[in-house]
Amino acid sequence: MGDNRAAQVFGGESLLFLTDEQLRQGIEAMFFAYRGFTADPDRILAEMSYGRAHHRAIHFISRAPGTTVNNLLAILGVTKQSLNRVLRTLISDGLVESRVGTRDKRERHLFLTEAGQNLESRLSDAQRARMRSAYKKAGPEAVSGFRQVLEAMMDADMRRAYSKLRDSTT
Amino acid sequence: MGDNRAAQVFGGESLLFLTDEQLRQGIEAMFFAYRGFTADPDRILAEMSYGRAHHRAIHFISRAPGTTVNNLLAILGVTKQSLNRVLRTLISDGLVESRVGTRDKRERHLFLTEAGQNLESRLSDAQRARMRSAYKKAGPEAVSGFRQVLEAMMDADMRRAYSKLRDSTT
DNA sequence: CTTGGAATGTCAACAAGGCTGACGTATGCT
DNA sequence: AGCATACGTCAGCCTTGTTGACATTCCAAG
Repeated sequence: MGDNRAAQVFGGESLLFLTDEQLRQGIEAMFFAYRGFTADPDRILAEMSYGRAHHRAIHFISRAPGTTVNNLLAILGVTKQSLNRVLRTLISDGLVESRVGTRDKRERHLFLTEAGQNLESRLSDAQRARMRSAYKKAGPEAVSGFRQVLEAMMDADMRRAYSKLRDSTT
Repeated sequence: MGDNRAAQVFGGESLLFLTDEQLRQGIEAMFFAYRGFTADPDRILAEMSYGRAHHRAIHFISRAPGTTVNNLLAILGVTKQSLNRVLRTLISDGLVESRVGTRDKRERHLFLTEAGQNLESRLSDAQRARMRSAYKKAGPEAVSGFRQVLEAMMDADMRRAYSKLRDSTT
């Protein structure tokens, strides 16, 4: 691995896009693009001394209102201590509401308050604006490919979480 | 913004891919995919108690050997204090060499030692392997779209940095 | 030749946001 | 009754980002 500098031919089909150089360009593109991806929300969050961790929590609570803490933990891939620190501030700031479960009273179901929804809107409007502009520049064909590659890049459990979320509003 | 739930029609062309729902899916795809993107290098780095910051420094030094600290600063988008902390450990661990500039002796030119190149290979082999697998699953058309969208998502200065790097080995 | 500014390095202090480990409480299930 | 689960919390640690202050070295302009 790591030494195929030239174009490969595989089963008669040219696989120029799989050269190390092409792969490295993709890696760097991911790095720089992710910076842009988070830049706009980051600016808004900084105003109110929140961070990306708060954004992620808010996003997925907005996405699946009433989700449990355990559920959120699995999606975010952090420890409960880490998540709890963030949730505590969001709850005490009145952006998130935690309701005891009716069926299982051990569970807490998480919801955005109106203030929480307002912040969520600001954040996702900003992020969507960049996304929309990128999509528009690249066109529908490119967007389809973009989504395919990203999905193929995920770990299996993340792909499952992603599909589940994706299909839940379809 | 944030309220176009249905398909749009714009200049006679259907823009279904620009609905808020589609954009949100793209956002979540970026989030989950980035986790996969960094997962493999992260595991290797954890073995030797390094972090992503070390990986980034190593990657771009490998990419542009002899680059100056200021140059690296601009690419990585962190403060010199942050970068310096990382560089210090890499230098004292014998992975990076810092040579005083010949033309301008204030500048330090950064190079990977043999040990540094070994680590770089392990890291980028792992990251490329995932990238290659994703590219292979998605196919050349998708890869082209993937790259287009990522590039359109970057900030202007990052796009410049990216293009410069990209074209330097073409 | 002196001096101002640029490039670099370093020290200190701090914050966000990860982590582990341990412990407590309430609840549910067997 | 007893074990497991869901959640919260305290304490402490690490990485990686930040700002501010200050020293050094060197180029270049006056």
